[in-house]
Order: sequence, then C-alpha cells, then structure tokens
Amino acid sequence: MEFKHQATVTLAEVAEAAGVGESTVSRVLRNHGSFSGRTRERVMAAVERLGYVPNRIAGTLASTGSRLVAFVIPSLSNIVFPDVLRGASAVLEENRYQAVFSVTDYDPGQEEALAAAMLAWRPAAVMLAGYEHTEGTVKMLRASGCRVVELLDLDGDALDIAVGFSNRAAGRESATFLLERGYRRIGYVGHDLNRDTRAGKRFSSFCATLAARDAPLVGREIVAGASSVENGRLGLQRLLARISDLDAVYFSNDDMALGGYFHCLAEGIAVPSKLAIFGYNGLDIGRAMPQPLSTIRTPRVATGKIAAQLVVANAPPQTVDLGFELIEGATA
Amino acid sequence: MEFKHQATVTLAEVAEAAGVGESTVSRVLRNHGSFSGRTRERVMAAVERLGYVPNRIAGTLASTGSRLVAFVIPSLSNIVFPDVLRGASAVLEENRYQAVFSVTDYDPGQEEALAAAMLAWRPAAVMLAGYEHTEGTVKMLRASGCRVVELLDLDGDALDIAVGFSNRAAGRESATFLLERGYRRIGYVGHDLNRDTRAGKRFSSFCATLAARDAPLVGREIVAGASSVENGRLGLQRLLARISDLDAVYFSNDDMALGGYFHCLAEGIAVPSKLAIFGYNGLDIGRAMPQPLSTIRTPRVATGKIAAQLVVANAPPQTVDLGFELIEGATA
DNA sequence: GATTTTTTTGGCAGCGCTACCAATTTGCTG
DNA sequence: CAGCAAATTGGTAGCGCTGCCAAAAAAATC
Repeated sequence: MEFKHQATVTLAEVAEAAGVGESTVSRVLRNHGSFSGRTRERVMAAVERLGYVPNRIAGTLASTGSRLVAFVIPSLSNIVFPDVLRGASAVLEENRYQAVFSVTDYDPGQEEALAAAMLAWRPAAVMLAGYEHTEGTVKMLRASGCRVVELLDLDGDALDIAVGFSNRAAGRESATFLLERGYRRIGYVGHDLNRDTRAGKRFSSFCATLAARDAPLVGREIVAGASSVENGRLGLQRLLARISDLDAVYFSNDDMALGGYFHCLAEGIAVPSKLAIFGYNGLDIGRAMPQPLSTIRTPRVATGKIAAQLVVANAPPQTVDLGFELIEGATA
Repeated sequence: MEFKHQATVTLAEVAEAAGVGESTVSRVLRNHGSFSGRTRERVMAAVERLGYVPNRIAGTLASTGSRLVAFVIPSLSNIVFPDVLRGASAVLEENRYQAVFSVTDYDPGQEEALAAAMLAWRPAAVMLAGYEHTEGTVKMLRASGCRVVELLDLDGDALDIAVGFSNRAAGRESATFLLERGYRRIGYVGHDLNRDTRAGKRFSSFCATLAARDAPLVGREIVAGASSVENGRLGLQRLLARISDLDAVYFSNDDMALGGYFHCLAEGIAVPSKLAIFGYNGLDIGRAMPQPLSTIRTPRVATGKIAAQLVVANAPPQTVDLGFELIEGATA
C-alpha cells in the first residue's frame, strides 16, 4: 500500500523483490504468456509494496507496436474537434491506448511540422482533419508506415482510412432545402474559407446548387477570424447593411447562425418570415433556442468513435460515410 | 487483416550514410554540443536523403527528462477544458513539448486509473483539474517525482503548482452583485454538484453569502447530466414551476444561463425586470446576446498558458491566482 | 517408476537513442 | 615548430522493457 518516494522503481527491482525473473514479472503484468497463481500473487505483492509503475516508454521501445494515437487538429475553439476527441478518447481509454494531440490553427505548414513531431513518437495512428495536406505531409505519412485516419471529410481521395461525411452533400442539401421552402434571395455569412477547407466545400457546393436552380447567391459576407457567435452577428449585420432584401441566410456553422439569430432578435427582424436562418453542425444549443435552429446535424462524436475503433481493430483501409441529418427547425 | 509498421530509418543508418559517428548525428540533430559546419551539412543531407524521423521514444528512454505533458481532464464537453488545452498547447508546441490527454468524466476513480496510465509515460508534468483527488492519486503523484499542476481552483492545498482562481470568491461576488442590485428572491439552477466540485464550491459560497445578508436561497433545481443549454432551459422551467416569484436566478455556468434566457424569451418573461439571470464563465456567446449576459469571466485560456509556461520553465512550486472579472451585462 | 508432454520460468540480446569519456583534429601562442 | 588549449569526433555503456529460447518444474501417460 505504501508508495516509495522514488521515481525509479524498475521491473528488475520488482523481480528481485518477488524472487522471480524479470520476464516473469513482465508476463504477469501484461497478463500474457503463462505463470502460476502463486507467482502472480508474489509479483503483485512486490509491485504493490514498491509502488511500481511500469515504464511505457521502455515497453514501447522494446515491443513492436505502440499504443499512442496522435491527433493533429486545426483548432480547439471550434467545438467540432473537442467532440471528435471526446468520441475517440472513450474508445481509446477502454483499449489502453493513449491519445496525443497538437493544434495546427488551420495552417497546413504547421500541420506538416506537427505531424512530423508526432511521427517521432511512433504512434499507432495519426488522425487528421480532412484531405488537404501539403505534399510533404503526405509523403511523411506514407513513409511512416503508421495508420492514417482522415476525419470529417469524404470529398477527395483517402490516404488510408477516412471517417466522416460529405461536406459537399451537406452544402447541396442545405441549398435544396432553402429553395424548396421558396427562398430565392439567399445570402451567406461565413468565416475564413481558405483555412477551413471543409466550410469552403460546403459553400461552393451550396452556391453551385443555387445557381443550377436559377437563384444564384445574392451576396456573401466573410468575417475575419474564427467562427464565433459574435462574428456571426457582426457578419449578418454587415451583409444586411449592403443588401437589405435577402430572404434567407446560410451560415458557415451554428455558432455563426446563432449570432445571426441574435442580431435578428435585437433588431426585431422576424425569423423566418422576414429572414430565414440556416446553420451547420446541429449543436445542442440549436434545439434549446426559442425557435429551434434549422441546420444540419453532423456525427462529430461518432466520427471520433468509429475512427478510434478502426484503429484499435487495425482495420483495413476504408472509407466510412456516417452521413448527416437535416434538421428542419423553425428558423427556415 | 494485419498491417505492420514498415522498417524505419535509424540514427545508426544516418550516421553510416553520412560517414560520421552516431553521437555526431545525435548532436547535430539536437543542435547540442559542438560540430563543424561541414559535418552538419553532411548529416542533414543524409537525413533528407533517407527521410529519417528521429525516434522520440528511444530518445526519451535514453535521456533523463521527458517532454510529454499529461492532461487528466474531467470532460471535453464543458468548454472550459478545451480552452485550457488550447492555452497550453500553443506554449507546449513552441517548446517542443508534446501534450497527452485523457478524460475522466468527472469520476475520481477514473482519474486515479488514468493518472496511473499517464505516469507510465513518465511525463514531465501531470495537469489535473482542481484539488479533489483520491488518496491513491495523491500518493501516486507524490511518488512519481514528476511535476503536478492543479488547474482552475485555488480553494484548497496545492500539491505542487496551482494555477487558476477562487471558485468560492466567484460564488461570493456573484451573490454580492445580485444583492446589491436589489434582488432578494434568488434561486439556483445547476448541474451535478458532486461531480463538478468547482461548481459545488461556487454554489456553497454563493448560498453562504446570501444567507449572511438575510436573503437565503429561495430554491434550487439540479438537473441530471452535464451542463448544457438544454438543461439550463429545462432547469429554469422546472424551478419556476415550483417557485414562481423569484426575481433572480444564478446558473452553474453560461451554457445553463443561456438556456434559462431562452426559456424567458420563449415564455415572454422580461429579463431582467421580471427575472434576472446570472451565469459563470464569460463565454464569447454572452457578449453577442441581444442583452449581454451578466456573468463572471474566467481566464481559461490563460490558465492553460501559464500552467504550461511554468512547466516548461521548471518553476518552483507555487500558486498563481489569475483572478476573474465580473461582467455586469444586461441580464441582471 | 520411467518417459513424454505440458506448463513455468529465467537469461539475455536487443529496441534506438543519449550521455559520458577518451581520442583526434584544429587553432594559437611564444 | 614545439607545446598546449580548444574544438570536434567516435566508441560504448546503458535507459527499462519485451521477445525469444532453452532450461527447469510439474503433470500426464504407459
């Protein structure tokens, strides 16, 4: 029960204390190979007595595969990524895998640097957002031999495993929904599209669908900085200042849409009769609004979960489409 | 179907290819010790040519200190923790440290298990939320010899480093603010207090302050499950169904408060004239509401940032109070 | 009781790297 | 150019663990 105030109890010391060989201790601790019940007890007693904590660094070096899973994500501000991590971490913890992460801030160059740093830990898998990577990143990942999982995007070619849904389809369905509801003068409020390429895909496919149905996008407002409620409110305000006769606005995501909704509330703009609002992500918050938000619900947690399960199972290369769900809501 | 790591290039192979010794390559790569410019070039050329990626597992085992920092956090749904991670990850990346994390789901037993798993990676530091840990966790951490950082709580005794602010003070100031505004019939809507002990500290100190000023809490509603906008809305609805003449409600955080605000909007309850609303966290979303949310803004990102800086600098044990800011807003 | 089979066990060579030390080369001084 | 200090460089012993193999012990068989 007593832990020694030493950071340095080693397997060899446990073996010594238990009066058995090192490999026997290793076998007992990993519950791998065979050993007698009596040996097990003696080893466990010594472990307990010395407060031994196995050294996974050494263990990983000595054995073939690691149990690290590396996440290289664009952001932690955008709820999407914490949600993915959440879905994945439960599965990983159950299977005694360890999650490691770093944040690229939507910068492909940074992604490359961080992916390289990650590979130095020899992870079992690297999880990345989407398909847009630098040539260098792709080359490194290919050469590394470790599993690669691309998340939240299916519009492109997968390196290995891909889990998510089509952003293009999401953009298309959003446009179709608005058109079918009779909206014709449609605008867009979004954040930086060059950085968030998935939002860019939604937008371009949204526009293409509108154009194909003879109701091309009337106007757009791209705010600087990350998506946020404040930026959504600001963006809508600016857009309406330029083009006052819109009948619907498509937002780059729910945070932005909520900001737009707040703007309407504050300005007394009736939603959806005067102006319809449509979001993306299907956050919990949208359901609690006085008028439920019309949006597309994406399987963020499930994406993380499935991705982790495939890695743990060392599944063959594949692309898993988890789809999404259009929520009619009351704002469009 | 099995997929194996392919054979990777080792430092020895680079040394061979560059025609130098292993230790020379190691020195060049870590930019540590001395070597000539010509040697540097030859080594770098070989690294480039072979696509060498150093093995940090081996490096860490061979050297004394690791550059891993372990986060053991209660949740990823509560924005607080992604914010802390965000603040920390920027600093860690700059200093070539690697963040590792796992999620306890507010379960102290799970925290102990995950902390043990973390220590197996011999991190430079373990970052935990608050002061409430099992005896086993504390013993382990003490024995591990690695730095321990306790985050987001200062009401208790620190093990080593603590960074955050006082939740008790936050609860007290919230109460004082409401009382000074003249509210006397005050209620509370919160999520599970036994699990989220920091919310519990705010609440108990809030209540004590009210009681000391002869305006004890009139009623409370604790919803099952995690804090969320939906639960806030539901909680307020239930509380008002029981006690209709409240003049102010304190929420366990901004998400819950926003839900309450939505309930008022939907039910036509005037805020703050009929019912005042007060939150906690100071999320960006509160500023964008038609009426800015009255709340307390906490330094979440800064907490992560400072914590990481102290670890990187291997600072002596200390407690850093980052304070918080009361936002008057327009809802109370 | 002797022999074969099965189960347990310990020894030890690495895993890929860093730290230390000694050897070598280079640069300077007088 | 000897003589010494400084800058480079390579060799090698681990870091703590796992995987392999052979030895020892226990169980089963005739």
